[in-house]
Amino acid sequence: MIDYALNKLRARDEVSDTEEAVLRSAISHVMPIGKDVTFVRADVALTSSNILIDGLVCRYRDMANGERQVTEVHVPGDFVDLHSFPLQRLDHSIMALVPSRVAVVPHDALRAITETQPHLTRLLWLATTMDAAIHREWMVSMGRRSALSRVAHLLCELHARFAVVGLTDGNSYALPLTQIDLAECLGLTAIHINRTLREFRLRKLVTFRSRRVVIADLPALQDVAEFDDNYLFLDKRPR
Amino acid sequence: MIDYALNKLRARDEVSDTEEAVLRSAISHVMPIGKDVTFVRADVALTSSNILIDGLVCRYRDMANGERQVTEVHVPGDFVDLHSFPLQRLDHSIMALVPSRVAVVPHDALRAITETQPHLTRLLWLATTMDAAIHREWMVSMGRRSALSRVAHLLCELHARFAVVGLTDGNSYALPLTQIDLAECLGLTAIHINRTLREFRLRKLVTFRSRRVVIADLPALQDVAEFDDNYLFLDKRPR
DNA sequence: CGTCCTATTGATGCCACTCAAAAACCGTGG
DNA sequence: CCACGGTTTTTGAGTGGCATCAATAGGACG
Repeated sequence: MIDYALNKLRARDEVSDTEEAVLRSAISHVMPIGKDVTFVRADVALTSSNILIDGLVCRYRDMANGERQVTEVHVPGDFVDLHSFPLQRLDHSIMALVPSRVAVVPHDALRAITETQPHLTRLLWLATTMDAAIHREWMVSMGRRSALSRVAHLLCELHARFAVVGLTDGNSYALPLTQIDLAECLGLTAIHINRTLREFRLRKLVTFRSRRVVIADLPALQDVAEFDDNYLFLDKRPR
Repeated sequence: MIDYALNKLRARDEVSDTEEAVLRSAISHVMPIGKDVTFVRADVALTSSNILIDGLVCRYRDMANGERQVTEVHVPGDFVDLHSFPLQRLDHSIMALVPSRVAVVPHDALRAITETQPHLTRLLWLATTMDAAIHREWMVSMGRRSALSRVAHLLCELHARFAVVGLTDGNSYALPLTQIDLAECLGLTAIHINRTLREFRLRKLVTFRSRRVVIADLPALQDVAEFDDNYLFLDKRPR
């Protein structure tokens, strides 16, 4: 059920059988979530967090003028709103981009883990600091990269993150996002995303059609993106 | 020495005398840092983290073309690179914007805290998730706010964060940043920052001269910024 | 098989960037 | 105390990347 999450943690450090059992038993239930349903709302007191089992969800903020900024896209295995455990409420909302399922973990169970499982606690803490690293990379994108480079970077990042949990097929992966969603991730307009994707098609670097990304030339795409996976902390070491 | 840091934590939850003592004894030494000195480098294995005692530091990433993106500005009391405890290295570098002092906390001491002080551990974890919340707000700024709104937002944020540790004088505070620094925070050019600041002067909202921000009309400035302090988690509650 | 959402393309406009240059500021040393 | 060089601030003129407006085509679904 949370095998992807364990894959993700085990890519960074050992997880003992005991810790795996503790984490599994921390789950109270599984919740299915419909497409476009916001299942966590900003500024509401929260008592549980959610591990994404399958599907695709995003964190976002709505602006006064109706625009939206997505602040992170979550792939299966991500502990989507673990931040709400220390914070107790969130500054943003979370919605499912496609029909998804999450494993619900009550904060009480997380608190118990911090009381008795220091190493597992550090792993969960690690997960939230990796989110922060992804946030920083997105800031770099939005602050300093061109539209072309930004799109390339996001496609490279998702390729790497899907690969960690085994959801890629070589240089191709399913990405059920609309161009509107991409625009809301990258601080651009959907129209400009469309022109940018056309440019990538012409350059034979990558195609994004019928909800699938096919990377034709990964090194060249990474080059356009100035992509370096160091911010994803893919190396395994004791924490 | 780390009084500002304790102020910051105590604005969010109780910190017992024992926890205060544990945190104080976790400090190995104090390190002075010269202006413009990068004291933590990206991608280098780290064995300690730093609490900012006084001064001003920022985290940043250098781009291939020589541009720079600042990803966070830290005020006294911030646990600047606590993220490196779970991560063990950082994806970005950290430099002092003015002569500063930091309290060095070895990761061994932090590990000991996670083994014996679950509540204090949660407070430290909280500090890193508050950084992530600030990251998200900056993403919203760079993705969806105009230059005018972005500058206003940063000035409001710093006002609020300096206020938490008692470093404001009403609606005014010392901010020893150059317009170049502001540009690197906001994903703009220094020239445009200059024109934006002139606009604020003309509108009589805020002035930024001789390293000091004087907010003439805070509500109006917050309005331009669409500033809401909920992402700073200023409410005190048990964690 | 009509309706709604998404993708695509063209025309036009504007916000912020680039290039250029002068003025103000600041620390340093004579 | 002032001369000096480097950095920062300020302003002008021109450009360009991405947004906006408008409209059609394509696809998914009931």
